Amino acid sequence: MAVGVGATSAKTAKCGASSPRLRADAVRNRERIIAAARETMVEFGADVPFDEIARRAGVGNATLYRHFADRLELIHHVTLSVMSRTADQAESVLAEESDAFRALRRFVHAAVEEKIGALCPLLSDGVDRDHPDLLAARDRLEAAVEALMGAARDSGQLRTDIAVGDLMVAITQLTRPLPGSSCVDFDKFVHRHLQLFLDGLQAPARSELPGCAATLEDLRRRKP
Amino acid sequence: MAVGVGATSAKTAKCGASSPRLRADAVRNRERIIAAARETMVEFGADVPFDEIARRAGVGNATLYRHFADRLELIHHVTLSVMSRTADQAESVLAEESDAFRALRRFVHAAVEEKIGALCPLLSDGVDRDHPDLLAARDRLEAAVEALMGAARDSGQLRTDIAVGDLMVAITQLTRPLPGSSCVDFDKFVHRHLQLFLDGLQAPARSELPGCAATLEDLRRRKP
DNA sequence: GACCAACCGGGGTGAGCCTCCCCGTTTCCG
DNA sequence: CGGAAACGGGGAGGCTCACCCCGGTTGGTC
Repeated sequence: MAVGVGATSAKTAKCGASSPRLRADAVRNRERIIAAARETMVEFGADVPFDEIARRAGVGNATLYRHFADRLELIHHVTLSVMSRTADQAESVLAEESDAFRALRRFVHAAVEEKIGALCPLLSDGVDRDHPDLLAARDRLEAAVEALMGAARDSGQLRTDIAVGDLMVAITQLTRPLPGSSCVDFDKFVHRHLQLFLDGLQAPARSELPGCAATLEDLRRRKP
Repeated sequence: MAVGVGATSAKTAKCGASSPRLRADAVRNRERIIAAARETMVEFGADVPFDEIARRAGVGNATLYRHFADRLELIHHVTLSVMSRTADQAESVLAEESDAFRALRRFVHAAVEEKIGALCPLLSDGVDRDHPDLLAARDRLEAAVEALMGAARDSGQLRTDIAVGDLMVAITQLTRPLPGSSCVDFDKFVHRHLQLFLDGLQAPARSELPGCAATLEDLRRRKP
């Protein structure tokens, strides 16, 4: 179910003045490493051995260290990748689907494939949450999802007491893989739960929610 | 069903013929270890260092090894503890609350405190899923939750296309803590999500669910 | 209240894993 | 086709964790 497009994410052409360009195979390997990292981290946690990531990417571990100074830098780029791909999803769904709530449903179910559940472990560690790239990716993602939700809200199909943060965190939690992943057909479960959750999002609201709606900015805040 | 008996966690008085009785402080420490293990495992994962568990329990690590031969045995008892406490909750809520769906809501929100999110990592590792004690605890839990759901279903407030497994897995996922737990007031979020999910559970169903309803037995099955 | 034994706590050790580097070889680009 | 950037695999160093041992302490019994 490769989402096709996906690409967008501006080519990694820049990278500072020091390296005028990156060799073709180097670029290819870099992409494969990030993809492998996303998969393995979402499966085994953010502290998965580098050798395992390298093995799955089909490269040597040295290549990994050549591209990323340390684990945090890799996590940083994985996070960017997930956010970017998810934003792509939101934008393309909004463009393709006429019915607003159906678009929201499609987006939520599509997020499973993007391994959005990986965001949660990633964001929690020691990454620099104030990095400009991260903030930019976040703003783009928030804008795209807010557009989806706004349309659904305007059409009267989405309850009005929730915000982007509520949706994203819930999706993240519901799609997180089980550590051992030994349960048969767990994906089927995930889509059931998402569907139930979406039913809860529909207007009219069936109950009053505790707390208050949260943006992605609210999520960035740390404990004192 | 009727498994209800359970007698709440029967005192650990037995334990084979070799040890006629356990000294009072030993019993106390054992309980504290299990409680600490539940907390730390739900927070850091099932592979949390034994020293950390011992530290939080306020005992030496040797005490831990004295009570549990290995990690798997500890996990086994933690799982039993979580199941038992959760079943207690379900039973007491059912007895106290007259409105069926309100009872279900109370149970779900109460499950957060029981760290039911710990079940998920625990069950997935290498524990013996066919152990008699585990099956008994599971049956008791399933009966208690099924009673809750059955009442809500009979009153026409709960959609009919879901089963105990659906609810338990969803609660488990939604209440799992973030690895770093560095986000402010995450508990508030959890209760929001649970509330939204519960709204999706209400009758009449707002959409058709993929897959089919699952029991706890279905969850026990492993991949080929 | 005193004895005996069960129980406890903390420090130490050995093993396993992971990170990171080094160097001969391969691949790309002009 | 030549130079250089990039690659892959193997290995050393470091770190953390599981597990054990022994002097001290606490609880139960007469």
